[in-house]
Amino acid sequence: MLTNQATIEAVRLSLGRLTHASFERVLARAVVREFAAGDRLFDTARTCQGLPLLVAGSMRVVRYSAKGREVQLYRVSAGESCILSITQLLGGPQYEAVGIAETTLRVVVLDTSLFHELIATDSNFRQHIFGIISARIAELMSLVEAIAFDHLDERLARILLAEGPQLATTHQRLAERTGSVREIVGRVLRNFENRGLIEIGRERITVCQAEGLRAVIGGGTL
Amino acid sequence: MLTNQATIEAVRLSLGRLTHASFERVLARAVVREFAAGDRLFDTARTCQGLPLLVAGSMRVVRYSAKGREVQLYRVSAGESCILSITQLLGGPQYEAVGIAETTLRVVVLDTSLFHELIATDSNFRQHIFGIISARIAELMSLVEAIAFDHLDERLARILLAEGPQLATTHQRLAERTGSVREIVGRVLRNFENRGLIEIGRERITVCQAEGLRAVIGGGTL
DNA sequence: GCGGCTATGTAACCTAAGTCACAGACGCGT
DNA sequence: ACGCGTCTGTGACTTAGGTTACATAGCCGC
Repeated sequence: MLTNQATIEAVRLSLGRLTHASFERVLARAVVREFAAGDRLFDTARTCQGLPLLVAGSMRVVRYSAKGREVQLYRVSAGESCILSITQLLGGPQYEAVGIAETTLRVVVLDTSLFHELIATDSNFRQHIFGIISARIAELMSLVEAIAFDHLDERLARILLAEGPQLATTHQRLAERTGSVREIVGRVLRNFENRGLIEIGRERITVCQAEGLRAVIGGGTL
Repeated sequence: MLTNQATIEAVRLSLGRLTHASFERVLARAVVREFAAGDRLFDTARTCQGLPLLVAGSMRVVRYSAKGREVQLYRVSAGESCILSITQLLGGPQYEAVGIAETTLRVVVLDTSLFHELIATDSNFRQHIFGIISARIAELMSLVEAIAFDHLDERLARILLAEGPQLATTHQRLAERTGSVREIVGRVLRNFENRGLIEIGRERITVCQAEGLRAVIGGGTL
């Protein structure tokens, strides 16, 4: 049962337009959970029960290779919800991925049966879920494309541009996101810095010339 | 309006258990279309209108890079249906991919409004669509993983094993499927042949030692 | 059985990226 | 201010794979 007003508002925002009845049911039965940065929301062992709605914070879902490297499949930010959970709920095949809190995380969980009820009865909810699914699928296809064709510098440039002029992250983290390794990310970033496109500090990257980065994406380093 | 009995049966199979009413509606309003091998069902220009159910044949959905290379995002075989179309219908973002018939193709198309009606009224249909979506998402994630981590020999070995002891395809086609180029595929295949794992002929590959290929997948070429 | 088409072989070369093995360097706690 | 853990820089080396630019080789129709 949700009582906190801010949380209720957040849920309202992240569920789209529900019927009044559905929304009451959500408030009555949903459960709030919190996680600290670095916590695993689910992994190979624990599959997530129910549909998690991120109310605050962000998480990333990654897949580990046999040799210990990892790729980030996607991120989930506040207001969104995790597609892997959805496919699990919808009876999809088990897929071994790991969900990790990037920041302190507040999650509202709708249990499985509530989820199915809403899907069956509320067309707005259905629309909402479909929307999430479609967006993610397009995103995954773009990811396939990026990994298959784009060089690391292009992919990093894209991230730097997307994540705004200031980002607080480590080279290691960027390597994980792109399926590469720390040293190479460092090398590419250094190269950007030498060309005056960015500035690098400890856990801090500042974009100086967005234009230049866009050029990297367009034409490659050639 | 569908009349051909074989087609009706095929539709019944590929739609899962529908209510009788839904099924009648499908038969009344669905349209059959046919394509020849190599035809494009949809591409950048023509988005597909309605939900295509493959009744006979198979198609592949690929994405082209700026430099002319391509990756295969997924295949659709008889009894399945195209997830990109589904996401389009569900209001997802436009994604520029191309659907190409691999063989002669018979497709039953449910128009957009019929699709939405069924989604809203028939929970079996909904289940079915959800099932397709979940499966594809898992598949896409596996693809991300494969491209990010697996070497070409592993990926080819997987394809050879999956597609049975005899396959009629060109090196070029395999290159397209894996996002690589013809020469490299040839190189890897010849390597397999030298090790006695397969035999190569014109547009024909025969798997001789499935065991050996499985070893390639497990341990890499190391 | 002769063109012409498509599929394949081949070899030299180039490059992005991964690996290994370090050495600093910064920030924090005590 | 000392030490420790996390982050970062660096360089030498290896490797998978892409590029170029051909030479063949099988197949089909005529």
